Amino acid sequence: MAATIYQVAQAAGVSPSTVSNVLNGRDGRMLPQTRKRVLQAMDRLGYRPNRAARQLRTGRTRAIGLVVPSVANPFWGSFARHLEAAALERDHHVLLCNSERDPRREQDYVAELWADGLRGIVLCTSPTSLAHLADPIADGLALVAIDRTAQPDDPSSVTNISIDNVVGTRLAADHLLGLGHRRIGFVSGAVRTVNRAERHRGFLSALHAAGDEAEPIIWDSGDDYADLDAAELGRTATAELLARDPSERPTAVLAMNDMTALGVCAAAREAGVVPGRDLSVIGFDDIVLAGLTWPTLTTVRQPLERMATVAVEHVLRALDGEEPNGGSLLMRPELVVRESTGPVPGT
Amino acid sequence: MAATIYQVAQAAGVSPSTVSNVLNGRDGRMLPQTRKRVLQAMDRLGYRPNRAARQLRTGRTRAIGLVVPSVANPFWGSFARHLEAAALERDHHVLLCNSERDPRREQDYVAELWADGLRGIVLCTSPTSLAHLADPIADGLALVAIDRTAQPDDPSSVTNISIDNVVGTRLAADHLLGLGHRRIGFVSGAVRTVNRAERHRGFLSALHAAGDEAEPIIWDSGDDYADLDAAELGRTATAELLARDPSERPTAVLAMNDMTALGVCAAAREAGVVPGRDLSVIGFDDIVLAGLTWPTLTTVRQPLERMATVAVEHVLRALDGEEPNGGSLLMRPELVVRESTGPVPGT
DNA sequence: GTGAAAGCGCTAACAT
DNA sequence: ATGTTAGCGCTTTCAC
Repeated sequence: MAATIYQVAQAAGVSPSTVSNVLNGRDGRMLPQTRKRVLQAMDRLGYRPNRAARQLRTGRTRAIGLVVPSVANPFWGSFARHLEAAALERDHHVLLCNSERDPRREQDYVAELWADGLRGIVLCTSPTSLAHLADPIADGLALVAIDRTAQPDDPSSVTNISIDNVVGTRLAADHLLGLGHRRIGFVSGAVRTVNRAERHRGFLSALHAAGDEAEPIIWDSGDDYADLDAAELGRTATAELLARDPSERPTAVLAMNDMTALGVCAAAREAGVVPGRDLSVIGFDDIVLAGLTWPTLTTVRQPLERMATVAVEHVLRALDGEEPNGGSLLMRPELVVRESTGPVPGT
Repeated sequence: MAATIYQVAQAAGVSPSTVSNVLNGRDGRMLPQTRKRVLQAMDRLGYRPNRAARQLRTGRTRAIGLVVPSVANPFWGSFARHLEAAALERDHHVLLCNSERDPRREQDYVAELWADGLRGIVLCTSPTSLAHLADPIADGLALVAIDRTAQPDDPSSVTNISIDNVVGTRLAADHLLGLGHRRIGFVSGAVRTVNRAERHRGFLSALHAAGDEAEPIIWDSGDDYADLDAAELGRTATAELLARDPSERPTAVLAMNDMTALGVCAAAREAGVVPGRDLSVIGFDDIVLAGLTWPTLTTVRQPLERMATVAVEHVLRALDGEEPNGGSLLMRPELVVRESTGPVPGT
């Protein structure tokens, strides 16, 4: 059914190797007219190279793996779309993997992809340690980690791409402080990831810089809630925070991401507290929905598309055998002020 | 580096074909002890079959293609996650393709996947015609179309999976009629898809059945808005509908999906109209966010996970050469009543 | 500038 | 019950 290089070669009156050379852009090795004849033959026969054969021979695939916590989260959905577009641009496919942040699944997935000949992976689960992926990395896996910065024990070949969380939390905290808030909550999940830890630190230092009055209120889900999804986490946290004594109740909440922030807003409403008026809420990411909900969400935007483009560039560069730069790439986050934040109630 | 069946064979003291037989579950062809020895050798050597070689030989991949309009839409994000889980269960990978509903891109994608050896695709863009995919389908592509029902010109091998849109719109319309609404808007996009057309028809017939008083108000984006995303569409439509003369203004709106419904709510608020009180809004899908926004969204739920599971089953069955059933599989939608619908204002 | 030939790792006849 | 062998379609030395 499908044409092979032999048929193309025959149709063009050349040898298979010449066809192969045309296929691989080794133009210098043949006359322009020969090349043209081959091209025409390909066209006429509707020739499409067989990837499996190519890969078997060269050991390389034209696909990259994408490991996200879950594309059901709109943020990762958007990222996946941009990554796919960027990969397509470079003639690569994207293999989708939802790990739900389970290191075990992640490890299996990577081993699997590796065995399938994939040599480039974009990992979005920001694990604190990459130990579970040490083997393939040592064997030359081109790994780009999103939403994570380099850690002391990281293999040197891994490139990390993330927003600058210190700047991000600072933007958020200063916005809140500027509105007069002093008791500010920080809601995060039990699952330890690099960027959450950084945001946590950034938050504390921003409040600290604001002087003694500012009072951080950390809400951290116990291990009990490790499996809750982000929105549910915001909900649970808020229900608990709002039940506290007024003097210990935050007037503003910084959530680890927009889905959590949405959960915070929902729980506030359920408790009769109007988000954006009685309780200021701020998220991270700027998912599409942040501008559609009520109140619309003030949030720290991540330059998603650019991160995706850069991620693909880095993976492909590493795949081309170029010296890995390693380290971290910090992008500038941007504060998007909407309706969910406002002055302290009663002032 | 990676072990081959030859090395495993040598280590186990058998021939490569026996190893291959073990690999392919042809247990009957060897003694249990032989099998065991091979298994042990594999384990010891950390053997992983080479997919490329396998595929080159058999012509089959263990991957299925997923073509969605865009995973940036939370509904398709969730679907993608469930599909990936279901595929994994059956030892298959998922290749992600965002077509943005562009038939041209869709065609390119499918041709590309076909050339890569993929023989099974789950298509979620519900085009009215499958003409642009006629070639691969004729060549044996196992195609399962989601969110679409069989059309007269469809190739007979295509299986369609969808909710029953007649039931769905009926549920929605009856809910609205039961609340006393008579002027009910229907907001849909210019892009023609099978299920939108069906919902359109279902909506009209439901209102028709309610008698003369019920008055459908169709808002259909002109071609100008063909590229708007769903939420933006709801926004534009609502701004226009609410600007109409009170006697021609709908008191309730049925949106083509939840994202559009969210846009409707946002535009209503911007116009000083309180969704859920002054304007009832109902969507389709029941995305995760439908329970998080304010007002929480009344919607017609699609049994997403089940659709994904069934889709994978059908693709793999077709891939195994079983007679394709073709036709349509209609699943039962379910009305989820939340805050965005209520009695007609002023009654 | 072009061609011949070997072989990537696996499967499936076909032997034995 | 197990082994031998011939490719699947391509790339890549190495000849010419």
